[in-house]
Amino acid sequence: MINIKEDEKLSVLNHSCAHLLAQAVKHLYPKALFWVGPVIEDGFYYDIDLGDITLTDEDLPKIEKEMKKIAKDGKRIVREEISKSEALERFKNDPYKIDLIERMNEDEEVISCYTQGDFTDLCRGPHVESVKELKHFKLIKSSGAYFKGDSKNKVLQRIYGICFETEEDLNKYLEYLEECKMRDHRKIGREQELFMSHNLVGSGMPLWLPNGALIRKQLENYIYDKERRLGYLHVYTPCVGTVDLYKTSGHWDHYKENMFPVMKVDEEEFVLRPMNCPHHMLIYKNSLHSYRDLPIRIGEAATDFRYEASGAVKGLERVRCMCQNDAHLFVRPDQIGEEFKKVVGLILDVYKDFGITNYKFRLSLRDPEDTEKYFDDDQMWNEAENTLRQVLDSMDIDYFEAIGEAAFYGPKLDVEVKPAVGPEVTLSTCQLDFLLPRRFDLSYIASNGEKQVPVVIHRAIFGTFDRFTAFFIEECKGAFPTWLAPTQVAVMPVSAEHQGEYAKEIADFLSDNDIRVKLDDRNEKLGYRLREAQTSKIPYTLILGDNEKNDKTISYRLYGKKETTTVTKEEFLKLLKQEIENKACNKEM
RNA sequence: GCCGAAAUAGCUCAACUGGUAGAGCAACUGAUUUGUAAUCAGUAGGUUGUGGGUUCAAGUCCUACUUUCGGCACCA
Repeated sequence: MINIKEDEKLSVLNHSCAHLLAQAVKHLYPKALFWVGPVIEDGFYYDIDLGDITLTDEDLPKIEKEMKKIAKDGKRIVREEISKSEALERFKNDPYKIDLIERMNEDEEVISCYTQGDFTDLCRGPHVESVKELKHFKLIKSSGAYFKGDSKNKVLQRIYGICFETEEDLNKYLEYLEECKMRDHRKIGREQELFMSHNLVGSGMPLWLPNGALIRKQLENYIYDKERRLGYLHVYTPCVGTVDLYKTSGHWDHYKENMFPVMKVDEEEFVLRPMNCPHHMLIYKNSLHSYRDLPIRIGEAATDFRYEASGAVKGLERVRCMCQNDAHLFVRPDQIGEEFKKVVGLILDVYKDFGITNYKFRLSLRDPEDTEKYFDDDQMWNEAENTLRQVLDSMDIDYFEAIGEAAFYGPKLDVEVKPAVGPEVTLSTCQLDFLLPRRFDLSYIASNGEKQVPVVIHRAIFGTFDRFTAFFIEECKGAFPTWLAPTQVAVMPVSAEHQGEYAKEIADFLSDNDIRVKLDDRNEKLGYRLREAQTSKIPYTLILGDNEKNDKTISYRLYGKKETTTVTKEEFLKLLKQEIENKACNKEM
């Protein structure tokens, strides 16, 4: 999808459209005051103070109509450069503009205004020549937005819109929005009975239905096998811990606001765990370790609970009960690079299997100014951050750095994946931690007989199974590759009376060979049953008529394809097995 | 959490400004025995998210809560 912000021409067009929006709002709501109206990836918005008035969705068409009217009048857009004192004078009744102007430095930038008809706005520009050029736009949505993005501030009203050069481009964008809705994992999840929620269970607490659970189980098995081959040891640990456990780890001080409240049992205080590091630390600590034993890799598909803000909860993507594909690697300092490399290698390997090609590595560093979030040990931070840079450089991996995105205990490498539609999601993470091993007093015996503190690498490849599933549903539009599909093969006789027995025989044969089969021998027309198999996106449909029955063959049809292929049941099974083994992804997603 | 919108049958939606809930699909029953995306007929399905309130009368108005949706803020 096009990124407006990266296109110079469209940026100017959209920013001009934001002014047009402001002018229309001013006409309809004369008391309106304007904050900023920037161009974003998906068009533009304007943050507006309307006093007591609150916009609803019904107001957008009215504003849009007024915009069209102004655009039709075709006033020229005139630039004017003014001094700071003049600007302050001109906008003296507008606290928002004063706020902007006061932070401007005359020596560094020119202060300019743009006027179109009866409307003038402080703006850097540039703009199109005339409002007449703004023809193909649409207001998309309105909402509240905190002034300056700070939740302590008052809420302004934000209107989003987008503008294109042609009607065709605009329509294409509107179609794209429809496409997003069609791919929404919540919609597909309901249609294909993957998961559900219930208000008695609570917000952000999805229930995985058999079809969804089957997919998740495949994912769990898949990553478990990969990890096992890489020397990971898998454990089970409880979903609760004492408050003292999290005080020891330091999470209590940093994140207790985001944990479910304390449960008091007898004299002890428990919390639902928001992460698994402390439990795994204690498992490491359960025995003595020689430098020869390291690295020790402890993995778990671990359920965690986080008290996500009510407004943040969304489908399987953002939940309050999640299952992490978590592991903690306990390594010697000299092993950091090698282990980190292996984790990055695993990430790339998994992405390949899932056909994920569009991703970016983000090196999340601490903000040295933020002494509240990050523990104070410059040397430790610098060392950790430099180690990560060296590893990435040595692997020839492109990455960008993000200040202030590190965990409180150390820097991390996050992988941002660009989905087929919608904004980027962070799936994998790999974090370096010099802090928790110290807090838990972990050690190993070095070759010289002295106790040393190991370094911990926290990593999650899928991130959480919940979020990954949400992501992948949208990637494949619910048409899962055969190895993940809840039902892999639909078997249907043309007529149950005539080929029903043969169909049953074929279905049993496949089922006995671990293929997930659904026999559809209902007394419905073939077209009806076939349609159902297609709409539920079952990868293979077998059609068995007299021809197949007499020749001892099967005819199969792939999801989304019209043509049929006829082979023996053994050949078909071989083909299926191979496809499942290869974890082939249908790349027409 | 904040700003706004919403919640009606399993799903998608309807019911004019208050007058006692209806359709399609799905389900079930019967007939049909079917060759590549919807055979026909019938049946059943609802304390309109929950609790209060206003009213002769509430799906519709008010109110609290729960959940969902769109953003904002947040995301160890």
